[in-house]
Amino acid sequence: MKTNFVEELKWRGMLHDAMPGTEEQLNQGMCKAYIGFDPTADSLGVGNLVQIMTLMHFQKAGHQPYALIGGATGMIGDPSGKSQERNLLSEDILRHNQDCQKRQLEKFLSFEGENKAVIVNNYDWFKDFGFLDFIRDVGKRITVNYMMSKDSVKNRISGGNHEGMSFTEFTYQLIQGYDFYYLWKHHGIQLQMGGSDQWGNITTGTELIRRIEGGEAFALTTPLIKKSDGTKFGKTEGGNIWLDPKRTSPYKFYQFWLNAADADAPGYLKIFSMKTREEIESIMAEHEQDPGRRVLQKALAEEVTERVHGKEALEQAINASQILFGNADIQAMRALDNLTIQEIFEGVGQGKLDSQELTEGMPIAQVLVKSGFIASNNEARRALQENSISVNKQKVGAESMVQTADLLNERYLLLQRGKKNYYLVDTQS
RNA sequence: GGGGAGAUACUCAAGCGGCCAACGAGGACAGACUGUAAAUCUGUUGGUGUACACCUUCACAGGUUCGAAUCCUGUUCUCCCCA
Repeated sequence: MKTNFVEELKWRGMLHDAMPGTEEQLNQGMCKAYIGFDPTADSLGVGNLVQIMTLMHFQKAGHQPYALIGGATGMIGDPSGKSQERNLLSEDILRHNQDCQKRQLEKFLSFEGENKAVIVNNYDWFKDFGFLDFIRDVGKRITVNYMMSKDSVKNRISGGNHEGMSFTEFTYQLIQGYDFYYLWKHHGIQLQMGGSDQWGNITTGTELIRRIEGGEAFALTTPLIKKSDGTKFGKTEGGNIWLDPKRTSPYKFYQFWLNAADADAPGYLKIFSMKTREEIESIMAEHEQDPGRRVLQKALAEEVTERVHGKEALEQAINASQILFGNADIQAMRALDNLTIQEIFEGVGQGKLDSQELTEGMPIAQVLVKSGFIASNNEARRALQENSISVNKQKVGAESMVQTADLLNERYLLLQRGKKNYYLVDTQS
């Protein structure tokens, strides 16, 4: 069943702005649109997920989505929203990053059928594009005045911190603009989408298309996701939340969504869930009844984790969460066999200790440090003073000793600092 | 090339010879309250030791001094203005 793309985005709160005529163009039949991804890391993060979802909806509406991997643009660095000049990456790293991102995108988009998704890399058409050719054929079409009027440029030149901006970054919008032109010309793409911070870059593209060929192209942007506390979405203390399980374990990924604030969760569900409007509204209503149960967060976490990491990983994440946070006491964990424990705690912090050392008993502070859970004795002492340390879910004092008898399955030790920080110590190796 | 300003802990930002492991703010972590939420209140936020203590830190390398983040010299880097 095909959906109406723009309508779909609207009710989901995913539409920030669109050029006049965009909706009409889409209603005429199958269209092609692209979104660019920056290969600055070897994994996409949840920050990129909004764009991925946009492409999914686009495909679901019967259109053909393109994902552009910015092999060339990644070498330059987008100045939008950045107050500082970016570090440039080498070609090798970029290549590697592109490959990884490509594999991740394949989880979301269908590469079958008449509107199958396509992945392109702008490095392919830039690598042989000489500088002189570029400034003649492209640079000539756009005035510096026009480029200077973009917010991304203005902020850098006259912004409060006077950071300044290199010519390289100044050129960025032209490069991205040319991408659009190229895809318009050679692939028949009429629409570029992106975060609202990309508006300036996208319109440079439509402008180029108009000036070079008198052609028409469109722009559509999604709002930047805000968190209710004003911090950046997709980042936690531990850094970015990535889609790659090697960087962010499925457990942490699941926890990230589960921990969404009430104020944010409904918005997230609308954006990151493929559920229908009715389903989402009923979940939201249920959540209203009893926010403490957090049905909203659970639905969100389950759907997103399953899509990204698969059913099995999701089940393990839920399992681990229940043991760690659920009411079930430590007995539940004793009942598990070693393999299950290892699987469940995959992604929770882990360390090692020699079981020999515990036969005589070891002071808790020492256990914390030796196992690698806490970095220094001072910190361990502080944590103990704060009464924040638990062993096997049991609060312990500074003078307590850990002995062989405390081991679960005669092997594991579950350390905990505060409510959310867990650490599994394995005494065999 | 000429002139000016600056570099302090995760970030911003005081300090300008001893009272400085370094004010303050944000962040982070923890405790209480809760729902693994938000808000609020409280505590912690270089290392070693139970503690009065000691050790290593204020871009880098030297120097002056009983004593330096603070003064001097050199080096590196950043920003601004003029050419």
